[in-house]
Amino acid sequence: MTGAARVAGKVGIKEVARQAGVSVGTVSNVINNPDLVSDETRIRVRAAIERLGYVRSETARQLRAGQSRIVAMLVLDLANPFFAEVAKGAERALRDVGLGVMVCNSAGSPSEEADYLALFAEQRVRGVLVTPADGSGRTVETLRARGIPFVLVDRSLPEDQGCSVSVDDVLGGDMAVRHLIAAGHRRIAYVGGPMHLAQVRDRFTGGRNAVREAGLPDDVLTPLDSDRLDVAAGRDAGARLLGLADRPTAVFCANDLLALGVLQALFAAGVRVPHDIALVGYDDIEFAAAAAVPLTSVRQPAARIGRTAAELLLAETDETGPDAHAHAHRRIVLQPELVVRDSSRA
Amino acid sequence: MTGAARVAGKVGIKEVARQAGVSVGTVSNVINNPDLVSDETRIRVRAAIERLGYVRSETARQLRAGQSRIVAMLVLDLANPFFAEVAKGAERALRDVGLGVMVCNSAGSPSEEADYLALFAEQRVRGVLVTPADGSGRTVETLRARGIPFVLVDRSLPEDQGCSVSVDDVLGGDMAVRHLIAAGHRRIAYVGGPMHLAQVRDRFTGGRNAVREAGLPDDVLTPLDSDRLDVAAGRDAGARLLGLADRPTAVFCANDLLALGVLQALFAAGVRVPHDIALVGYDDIEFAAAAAVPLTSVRQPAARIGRTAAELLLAETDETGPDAHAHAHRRIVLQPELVVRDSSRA
DNA sequence: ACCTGAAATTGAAACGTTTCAGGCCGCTCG
DNA sequence: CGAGCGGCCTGAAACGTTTCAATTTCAGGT
Repeated sequence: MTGAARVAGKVGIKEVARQAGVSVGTVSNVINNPDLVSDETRIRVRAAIERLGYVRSETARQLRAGQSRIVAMLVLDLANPFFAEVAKGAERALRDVGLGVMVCNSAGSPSEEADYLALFAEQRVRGVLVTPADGSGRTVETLRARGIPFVLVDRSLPEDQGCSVSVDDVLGGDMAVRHLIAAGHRRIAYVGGPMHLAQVRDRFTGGRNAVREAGLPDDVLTPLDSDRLDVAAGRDAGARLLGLADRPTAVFCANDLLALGVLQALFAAGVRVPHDIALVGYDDIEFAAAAAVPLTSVRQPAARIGRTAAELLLAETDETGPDAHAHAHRRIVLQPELVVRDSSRA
Repeated sequence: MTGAARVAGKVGIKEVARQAGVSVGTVSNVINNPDLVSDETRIRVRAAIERLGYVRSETARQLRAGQSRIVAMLVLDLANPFFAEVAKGAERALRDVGLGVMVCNSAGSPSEEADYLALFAEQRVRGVLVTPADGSGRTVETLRARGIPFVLVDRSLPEDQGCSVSVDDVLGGDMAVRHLIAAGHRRIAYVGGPMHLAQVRDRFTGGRNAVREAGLPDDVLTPLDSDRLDVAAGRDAGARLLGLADRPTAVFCANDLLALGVLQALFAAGVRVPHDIALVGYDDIEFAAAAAVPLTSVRQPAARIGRTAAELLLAETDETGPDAHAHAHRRIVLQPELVVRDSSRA
């Protein structure tokens, strides 16, 4: 046992100073600028710190510094492996420079998102990585109004408004539907979550582009709404799909969770994939390849998105900090990639 | 636009007080005890707050209060849907009482875990929900030494040492292996992650119990080590499995991620599940049911674990706070449930 | 003996809150 | 009319740091 005679938070720098027979300023220097302190004193103070189990109060430190060492990350759905992967990428990059990461879950709800943004502002977080749950841009407005550095994740933004790292969702949707059309499908359903999410909208737009470029009428791709973006919602959508008058021959889902849910529903009803209905998902989460019928999906470089976003945020805070010389926001758009598997093969 | 003329953090309670023509104490009361302030003053102060875009500094507040309004949650693997679900359960319960949740990922590494525990101590978090990455109990020791309230998640602890919410892993392992033995299997491999994790050890112990109770020799269940607990590690293990001299007829995995990886490896090698090799996983994550061969798995009530842990933590902090009357730690052990699917059916 | 400069240390201000003892005012009660 | 009271408000202390100007100490140069 090394010590810890007192309870954390009970012993402050003052008590350490008293026991070591020095002033508080010196103790602070031992911790933050050891070079300024003589060897003898340094050793004595370190001993006192050890003996008392002193832990510096980051809270007090932050108060003085005006900003915290924590970056907040707000994602649409922690239970979605895609976001978990993005978070992991960001976390690694931020930990490397000694910043803590607070991962939070808006669950796609604008009101939960607003709650969290308020919390972040009160906490004076260093910055925020956020995938907006709100299509209206109110998220960005709120952050800018409060002067909190931020980077949009998986959603793009004009460069004069802020940094963003996204994947070209319109292109992704285009690739998916183009693939289905090439396979001969002419009745395709788009199973999408709430349309106020940009991702959901853009992927549909991309799909419609593909339809038009093929010289086909718009109604070749018809949306089938879904209120959430999880497996259960996918099962619901699958069931509704089967009740449709003109049953589609292919389904494009806004993400893999939905696609896996649809797959389960189709399977339960004895509908064969891809023979009766072809299926394409989005995100290419690890489980897509392991599904009952391996899932064709649009792959996004999840970890890279997270890492890149973290780097942009660091650049922004560094440059904004010292001598506020205008920071040039960057808008990074990564490319998706279609991974064809059994679920859409003839 | 409602205001926000200044940058967040720039305007404090003092400036608000000046503009509203009152003292700082009154502004504080408007925010925290509105009843103590006259209507007229309250309105005037509120207007000033709005106009200036004032946001209370939680940092300063915490400094005064001595503790923060944030609870930390440290899990083994955020990318594992089981933990994501646990986190979700805890988050909901804590948000309901106005506490923020900081979810962090130790990735099963004791050193990352130690880093995070140090961060939490400096942040003076209200409490910690943790699944230890370190089998030795050093995690618990560290937390207790620092006086940080904690609840162990998915890991049990004697009641005199602290609160814990776990699922009976020994029983779960027993159920899984008993099921395989009943189906006639006599060569069973246990694919487990690093043995320093209690979960991995206990599930194996349970399996061995089942073997013994069936009056069979211990080597019916042989461990096949794996350094991590993810899908890729499962694929590795699956490949090694196939090279074994006496190829087992069944495989029990320490979690579903491993099982899905094994499944992929077996499938790639043309080995049929369950015909050639039966497979049982653990956790019953949502994707287990949607796998190429629906996976038999030991289900754990994930969300409930999270919620229960959060409640215990709240009880502990509430009771410890006011007048330190000895808090009775609780040790809650939930029951697992075997869900039989195709991967282990004859 | 005196001055200089570097090295080591001190002491106090400042960060933005909350809390609390007290002050002031206008009423009501005796 | 004075005392007492309740409602409203003020001003300052305290929380635990960091930072910085000021002070002390000491060795070395003249």
